[in-house]
Order: sequence, then C-alpha cells, then structure tokens
Amino acid sequence: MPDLSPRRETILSLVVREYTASRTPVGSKWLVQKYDLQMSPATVRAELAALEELGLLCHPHPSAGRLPTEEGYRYYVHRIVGEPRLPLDEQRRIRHQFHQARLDIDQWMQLAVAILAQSSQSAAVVTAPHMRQSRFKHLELISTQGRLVLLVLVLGSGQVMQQMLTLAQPLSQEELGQMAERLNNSCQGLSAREIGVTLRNLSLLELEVGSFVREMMTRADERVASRIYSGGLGHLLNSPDLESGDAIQRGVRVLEERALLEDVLSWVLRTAEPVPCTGGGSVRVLIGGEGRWEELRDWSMVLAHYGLAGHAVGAMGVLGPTRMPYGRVISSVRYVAGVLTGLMNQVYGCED
Amino acid sequence: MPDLSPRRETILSLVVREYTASRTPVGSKWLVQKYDLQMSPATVRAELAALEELGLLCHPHPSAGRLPTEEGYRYYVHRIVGEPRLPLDEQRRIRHQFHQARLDIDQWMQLAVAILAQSSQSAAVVTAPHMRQSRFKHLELISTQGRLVLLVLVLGSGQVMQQMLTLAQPLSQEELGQMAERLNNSCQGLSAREIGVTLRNLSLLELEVGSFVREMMTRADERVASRIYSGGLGHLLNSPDLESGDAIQRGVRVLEERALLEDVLSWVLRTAEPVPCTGGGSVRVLIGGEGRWEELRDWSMVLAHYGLAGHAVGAMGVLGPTRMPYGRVISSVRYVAGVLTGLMNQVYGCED
DNA sequence: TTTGGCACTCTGATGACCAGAGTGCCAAAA
DNA sequence: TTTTGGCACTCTGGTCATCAGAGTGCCAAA
Repeated sequence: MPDLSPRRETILSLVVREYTASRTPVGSKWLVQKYDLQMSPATVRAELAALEELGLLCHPHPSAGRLPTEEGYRYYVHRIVGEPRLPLDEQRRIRHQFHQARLDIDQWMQLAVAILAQSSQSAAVVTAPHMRQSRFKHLELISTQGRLVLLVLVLGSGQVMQQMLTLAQPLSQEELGQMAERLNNSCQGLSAREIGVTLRNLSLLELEVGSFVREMMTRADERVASRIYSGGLGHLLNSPDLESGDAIQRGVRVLEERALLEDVLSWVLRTAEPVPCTGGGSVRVLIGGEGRWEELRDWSMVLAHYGLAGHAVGAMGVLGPTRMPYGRVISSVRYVAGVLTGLMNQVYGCED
Repeated sequence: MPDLSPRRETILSLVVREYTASRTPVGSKWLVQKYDLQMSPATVRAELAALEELGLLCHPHPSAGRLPTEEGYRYYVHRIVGEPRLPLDEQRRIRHQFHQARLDIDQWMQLAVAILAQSSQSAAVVTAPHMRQSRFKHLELISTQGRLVLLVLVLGSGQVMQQMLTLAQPLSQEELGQMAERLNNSCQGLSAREIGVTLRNLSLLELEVGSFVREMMTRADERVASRIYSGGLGHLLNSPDLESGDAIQRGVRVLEERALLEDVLSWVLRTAEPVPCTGGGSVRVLIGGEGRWEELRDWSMVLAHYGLAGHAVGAMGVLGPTRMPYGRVISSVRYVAGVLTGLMNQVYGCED
C-alpha cells in the first residue's frame, strides 16, 4: 500500500476517529461541518470515493456514509496514530496503584488486568511471567496422609507448582525432608532435560520423586504461560452493538479457550521484542484476525510483551471490537507493559 | 404456600417443563394435545387461572400462554422435582474423567468446572478447598536478589501461597534456610492468632518474616476461598434469548466480581451441609436472587458444598437463566460435589 | 482541481392490516 | 358441583406501503 496524500490521510483519520466514536457511518457533509474543513462536501466525497477505491473505506449500503475496512484500520493504526504517550496524570495514577500493591506477582497480574480493562473499556488478558526454559530452584516434600505426599516445586522464574503424588512406600516427614534436601542439592539450577540425565545417578526412591519433577518442568516448558489472568469481559458485551450474537460468542471463546489465547500470545512472544521499562517498545495490533484466527473476525487485539528476554517474560493484550479507540488503548498497553518490565527488573535483578 | 392438588401440581410441572424446553408461553390446548391429558382445554384453562391466582404462573400479555413466575419455579424445584439421580452412564463418565486426571487439586477444580458447565450448558464456578481457620504447615524462604526474598507458605489445607518481601538486611540462602527451619519448628500447626503470640519469643530477624506469615494467614482466613475457578461463560450468552442485554451484563458481573460471588458462596457454606461422597447431601437452589442479590434478577444458581466440615471445604455452583432445566442441573451439581468430597477424603484422610 | 446542483437510492420509522393463538366467560351437560 | 363446548375478544408478529432524511454519484461550471 503506497503512502496516501496528506489530505487523504487526514480524511481517513477523521473517518476512523468519527466512526469509532459515534458508531454510525460518516458522510461528507457531516465531516466538513464538524471539523470545519476548508473544502466543500463534494471534494470530500471525491476523496472518500478514492479511499474506497483503495480498499480503505467501504459502504454498508449504497447510500450510507463511509466506514473503515479492516485495511483502513490497519493503515490508520500503523501509519497515522503512531505511538502516542499516555497523559502524565494517568501514568502517575497507574504507577501509584502498582506501588500500593504488595510485593506479590499474583496481585500485580490482577492489577494489570484491571487497569487495562478499565482504561480500554474492553477485555484484557495478562500472562504470568514465564521462562522459555525453566530451571529447578527448590523442591519441598510435605507429608499429607499415608503414602500421599504434596510436592511443591519452585522454578527459577519464581513460579510455584504443586502436585500430589503417591509414593511406593510411606515415609515420615523427616525422611521426606532429607530426600528433598538431597534432590535440592543435585538438581540446583538444572533444566528439565538435565534433570533427566541426573536421574540416572539417583537411588530408586529419589528417582520416583525426581521423575515427577522432570515431568512437571517439562509441562511448564511446553506451556506459553503458567497462568493467564483475564478480566473485563463485561465490557465486551455492550461494545459491539451486540450486532450479532455470534460475534460476541467468538469473542468470549477467545478468552475462554486457553489454547486459542496461548496461540495468539505465543505469536507475540515470538515476533515482538519486550517493552522496556522506559516504555519505548513495540506494541502489536492484530486487526480482525488477519486471516490467521477465524475467531477474531470483527475483533482486534492490542498486544505487548514484557520482561527481559533471557529471564521471566510474559504477554498481555486487550481484546475489543475492531471499532476501538486504538490510540488510547495502544498507549495504555505500552505503558502497563513498561511498568511490568520495570517490576521484573527489580525482582530478577537485571539492570538495564 | 399450601400444597396444591395433585392435578394442579401436574399442570404446574408440565408448564415449567414445557416452558424451559421451548421458551414460549404455553397454552391450554397445546398442553392437552401434547400430553394427552384426560380433560378438556377449558378445564385446564380454569386450573391455569387458579395457578395464576396463586402467583405461580403469569401472562406476559393478556392473550398469550402461561409461564412460571419465580414463585412457580420455587414450588416446582422444592416440592416437585425432588432430587433426581444422574443417569448411571453419566456418573461413570464423570468418575472416569476424575480418575484420568493427575493428583492435582488445580486440575480437579478445572475439571469440575468443565463438567458442570458442559452438562448444564451454563456457566459454572468452583472454589478451591479452603479451611475456616488456616494452620501453618510449612514455610520456605528462597533468596532471589539482594534483600528480595520469595516466601512460600504451605497451609494445612495444602494451599500454597507465595509472596515476595524485602528484608532489612541481605541474607545468604544458607542463612535463610536456617531461619526457615527455626520458624517451621516454632510455628508447626499453629493458627494465625497463635503465631501472633509466638512471635514475641522470636529474634528480630525472624519476627520480620513471622509477621508476614501471620498476615498472609489472616488474609487466607478472611477470604471465602483461596481461588475461584469459573468457566462456561459462553453458554450464558445464547441461553436467555439475549432478551435484554442488561440481564446478561448482570450475569457476567456476578461471575467477574469476586466480592459478589464470594457473598453468594459463603452463604451456601454457612447454611448448607456439604454433600457426602455417597451423594445424598443437599443442593441449594437460588431463584432470581430471592430479593437478596439484585444482580441475580432473571438468573438462578444451583449451589452445593463439598468437603468435610472441619477440614478443607469448598463451594460450587451453576449459574443459568431462571428458565433452566433444574432437574438435570441439580443432579449434576450434587454428583460432582459428591465426587469432590470423596477426593478430599482421600487426600485429607478422614474416612466416613 | 474544486464546487454547486440535482437526480437517485437506500434506510428506518410509522401505521394499516391480517392470520393465529390464547383467553375469559357463559350456559349446558355430566 | 364440576366439566365441557362455544363464542367473542384481544394481543402478537409478520407483511406491506409510505415517507422523510441522509448520502451518494455525476455533471457542468468556476
């Protein structure tokens, strides 16, 4: 798509803004009047027709105003809005909320979701920080009853996993403690694969627990995120006019079906670099599924990626109707991603 | 409300069943024809008028068929359907799914939600098992970076909490381990309040961590559930005809606003006894908010309570439109609650 | 290249109309 | 006393015609 003339960009931009705000197709006369354009409606009509020719605008029916096509939104988002900054007072408000929170990742995630959902008036998702390759950090065995033991596994990212297992023979809490200590010593800092190797040197009893640990770590490695937080579904329901219940169905399914969401989020993790805490990083905007995700037809997602490449990273996104105030949402997402990156730095200790 | 004559009960029951299935108000002629009643439409009309007089049925408009009022549903649910059993093959299917699952509470909860949502074609919620008064079981301190330490706390119910904290002075992992061991010894099996007392005898350094532990346990005690799982929101969207977007908004809000949900669930925990694994326990049905919960207008919840009184208990529920196949849903909820109670018995070791 | 004018078209709201379904009531039958 | 058949009445929901309003496309003139 070649660049548009400045005037056409202006008109496209006005149509997008006007349509996202009013939800009604916008006509030439209205546009001239409202924005006091220095040309006649007829001229605007000619430009609108040209933009339609280029596939950026469309008619819902022959004699209605224009509204943006998906392609039109893309042009607008990628070449016109740029990357606006969040107003300073809002930045301050968000930072304040994070400082109020306890030093608790779970709470940070919930807060991030709440802030995104609130400021975008759409649904939001955030994944807990996660490492591409998990490292053993610590293991704890806690006797419960009979041969049933609670295994608590802490990974390098700070992620805690728990699972119950049934041992071949009952052990006292004391014996369990000793076994945990031996395993902690021999597995310190290892990856799932390396633990597989180490297992060969272990006693039969330890092997039983060790292979569980390896399996849990493999499971953690396979998943995109340890946990996905979401919120603001309520906003989805009134936003897209409920024009077709079907669209809403799909939107909710995106948030409920973990596999689908993981697919989208992992795409961001693969293809974008994380937003640094200075906030200059890139935000991905996915409009109408872009042919890859059928469920996202009529929906858009504004996605970003936080954390530090080698260390704990996570993804976040806002899901809203294609008709979405992109400028505001993009700046919110980027800012929140930057804040989370900053927090991860603090916790995992890499200065940048 | 006095008992109805058998014939009236039959007619009420048919109206409820017919309306929940077809979603259209049901008329006298239709009823006689479909169920081959041994009386004329005029007789049925007289009975319908009487039921309306009693407040159990209503007209959407003067010349339409009848449909149940909330009161009508209540009479039907409490005095007519009773507590049907789930078909055996479905029981088997559900048990099978739980046996397939790993020994993992998190997975059990997700499974319970999925099964309930699926079999009721509505939204479902399940709370993780929780104790009224949490007991200290185990604590682990893991050094992260500088003075930042990850505190992992395991409670008697098996619930794991984690939090980061900043110590007054940096400690090595070794020193942290020793401190954890001392705290583990002195706090074993204590409640939050008892820990508060114990704290007085501790060194300054241990006090710092210990007061965090107490705070975390207090927080756990205050909450109704450690975590609430939900699913099946998609079903809500097409079920109540989308008659008014407003109703759906409220329904989704019930599931999203934790405080609201906790309020309802804690009501069940207070007023009902848990369903034993034999499956005979009671299920609470909440129709149209019953004047207590405005958000539940037009919605019903089928609620139950699992676990063992003194030990880990949790609540579960299905949220659907007032027009809901109560018989089926009640039996599903009761059965799943029974299965979870059985699993809790297995884990926490009380035979009954 | 821009502008004013004009014919054309499509939506969305309104009101009339009609078939269908269900009720309420009444008098007759059981 | 209860049940039944009959009948007039009413309200919904769909269809159709109509009409004002808004916007377009095109053309000729500036």
